[in-house]
Amino acid sequence: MTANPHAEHLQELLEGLNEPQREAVTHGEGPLLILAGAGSGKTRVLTHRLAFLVYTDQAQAGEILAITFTNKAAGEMRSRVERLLGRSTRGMWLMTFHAACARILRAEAPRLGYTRQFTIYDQADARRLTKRCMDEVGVDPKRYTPAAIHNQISSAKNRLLDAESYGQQVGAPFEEMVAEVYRLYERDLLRMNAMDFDDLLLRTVNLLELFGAVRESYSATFRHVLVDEYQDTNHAQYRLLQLLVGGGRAPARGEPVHTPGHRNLAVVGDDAQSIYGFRNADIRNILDFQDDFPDARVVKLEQNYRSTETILSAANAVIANNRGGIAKRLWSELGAGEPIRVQALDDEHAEARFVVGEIERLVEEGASRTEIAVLYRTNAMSRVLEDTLVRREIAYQVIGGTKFYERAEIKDAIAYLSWLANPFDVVSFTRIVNSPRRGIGQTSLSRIVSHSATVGVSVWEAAAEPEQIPGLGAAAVKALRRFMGTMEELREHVEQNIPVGDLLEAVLAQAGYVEALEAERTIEAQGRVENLQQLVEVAREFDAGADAEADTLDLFLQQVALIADADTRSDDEGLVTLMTLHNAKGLEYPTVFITGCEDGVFPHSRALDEGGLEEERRLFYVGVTRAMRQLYLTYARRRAIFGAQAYGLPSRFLSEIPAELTDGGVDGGGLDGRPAGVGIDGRPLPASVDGYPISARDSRVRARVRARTPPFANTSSSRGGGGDNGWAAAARASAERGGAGPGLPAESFRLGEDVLHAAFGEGVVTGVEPGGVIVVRFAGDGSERKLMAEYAPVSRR
DNA sequence: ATCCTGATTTTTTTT
DNA sequence: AAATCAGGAT
Repeated sequence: MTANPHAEHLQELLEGLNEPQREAVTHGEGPLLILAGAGSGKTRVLTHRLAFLVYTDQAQAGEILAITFTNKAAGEMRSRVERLLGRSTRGMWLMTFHAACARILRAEAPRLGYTRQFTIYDQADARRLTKRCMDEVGVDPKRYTPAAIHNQISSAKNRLLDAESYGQQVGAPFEEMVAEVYRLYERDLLRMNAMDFDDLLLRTVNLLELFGAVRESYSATFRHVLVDEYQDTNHAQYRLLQLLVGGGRAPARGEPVHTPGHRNLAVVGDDAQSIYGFRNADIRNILDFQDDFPDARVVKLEQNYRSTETILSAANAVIANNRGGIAKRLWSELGAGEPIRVQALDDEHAEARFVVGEIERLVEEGASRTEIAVLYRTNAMSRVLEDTLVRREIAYQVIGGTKFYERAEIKDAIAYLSWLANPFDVVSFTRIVNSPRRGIGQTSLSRIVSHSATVGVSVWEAAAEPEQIPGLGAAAVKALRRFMGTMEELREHVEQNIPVGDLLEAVLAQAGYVEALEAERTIEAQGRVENLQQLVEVAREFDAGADAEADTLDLFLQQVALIADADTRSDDEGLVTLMTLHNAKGLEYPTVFITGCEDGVFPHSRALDEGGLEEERRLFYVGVTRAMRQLYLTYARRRAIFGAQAYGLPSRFLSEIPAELTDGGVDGGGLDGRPAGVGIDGRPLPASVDGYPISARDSRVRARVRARTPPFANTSSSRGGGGDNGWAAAARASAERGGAGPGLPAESFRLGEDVLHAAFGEGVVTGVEPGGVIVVRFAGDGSERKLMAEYAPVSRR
């Protein structure tokens, strides 16, 4: 090899990397497994490796496929690589699996019987379609929810089982029924020229399996494939990689497939952070990588640059309770730092007040709000926190939750565009035909749709000739004709390929959508109009960056469909960040609160039912390792769930943390004399963490920003959020008792025993479960409830 | 076809 | 506690 003209840059590129990091970055051809512990500089290795490949001419930008878990991560990585390279990464495929598949399918769709304009259905669309198919099969909707059925279908698709093979493989009546629905669901999707999220993966695999030449072409194009968060890939994604790079183990069934290929696959992941099993991620993909590629180079990144030793020790201690996994020993040089603060509170309101109080204190001491994150297990838990933050006038943002693109008006607007692009798209048609109200109700709608299916034409064609539709009333015919007149006009705009922003405005105006909202004259409707204006803005931005060439509408729709968290600003505005633990993956904050550390909440009871304790523990591990300097773990003794009060015990994960790492706030541990929040050593903490800027989310994150001016800051009375009635007091008494003396251990209850509850009255014990839970059926309303025996106000009678 | 109301359900986690 | 849904009244 001749002297590299970029030698200087190369030097620079490798500077500041530790030994294993450098090994991973400079690895040449062949399979590479990077086991990257939390905070070990994984993103750094990935970006540097990408730059390295380009610098050393091992690959052109266009010959690299780099897969990330989210759009946001892709965007961040792209800008970091560009900074390293000092030039654009145009041509590099740096995106999520779904986006890459959508792009491939956009080009190759006709081979699979779709047009290039196929619509991508999100989960809500998919569920709606599932429900329709369930109705058609005659499934009792009381017994099974569309969500449950669709989950089954989704899981089948992720295992690459089509409706037929799924049907052959299953035996139970429930599964037979699912298979039936699955068949119709597939038929409808194809008919509508639409794909759901899972199809993007599945159909791409189909494409590459069916057309050898296509596979070879993509395989040759992507000379290097890199995958981030490999521990969270599912089987379809696994198979896709196999097809692209060659090698890998045989598919689940059928004969081994020895796909030839370059095998230049580099994967990065951490089995301890696998938290998407519920989405069919298969942790075996990373555990078995060395079996798939026996000659793989394996690099372990074990030095943590993020957290204090205290935080890291806690994380290690907790994760040690999981069986199996790949041995790693994470270490840090950042010193012990502050102890972990564990705090018990009476209820979720007190918890929120505590968290917000601490935030106020930290900010007063000079911390920036952007350095603080509050994490919780479920989205619903953000509400109380938000209320409290608003009351104290602290600016915050919520990541995830109700997403911009899930709002009804946004989905309506997108549906208009989708139907204009894809006249077969029944789901979109169904959504918009009577929105705003045009007098075309359920009955007429069914007639139109079934007519189109019977005759075998698109819904568009069917709707365009209303008088041909049997049974359609005169009023409906008239309304439909008027509607279609508008749509035909808009369709002409599409054919002229006008900018999407203009098209969208025309749609909203001519369809009478904005007009109808304004007629409502409510604040809510005004907000919807504003959201729509924001969407028009998004479209205009898209237009500005798009090629003037054709297909702009299709590309826009594709992009929008795959944005899970879009929207705008977030950083440097002084916002505290709230999000679920899942959303926190890959992020870091100097101060982190993990709220709701109660058994049943976290670990979540539903996850426990499904044997997902280890995954919950990994999620806890992810949460803990987000913290750089200070970690708070809070739990509430009492919490409203579905509006009813429930009593909780501290999360079992709390007891898995060695006591010497905490300030001793766990119930039962009692006070240890040290004032809360005061460090053992009192030493100042490092102000910044070595080379790693204090990062929050990058600016492409979608965020709901609320910083309203409330009428009042909190009143001095801290009696709590209302409801201080008799039995709440009784509950508190009971909860306090739990800390000191033995309450009533669950084991002391017998099945069939009569009990009396302070609020629910008389009942009978129908079950005793592990974790101190008893199940009681109450005479009053016949309800069956799970209670924490030690805390619930129950007594024998 | 639309509106109203009471009943039921919802809270895992997300590309 | 809130949101969605079904069924019935208008």
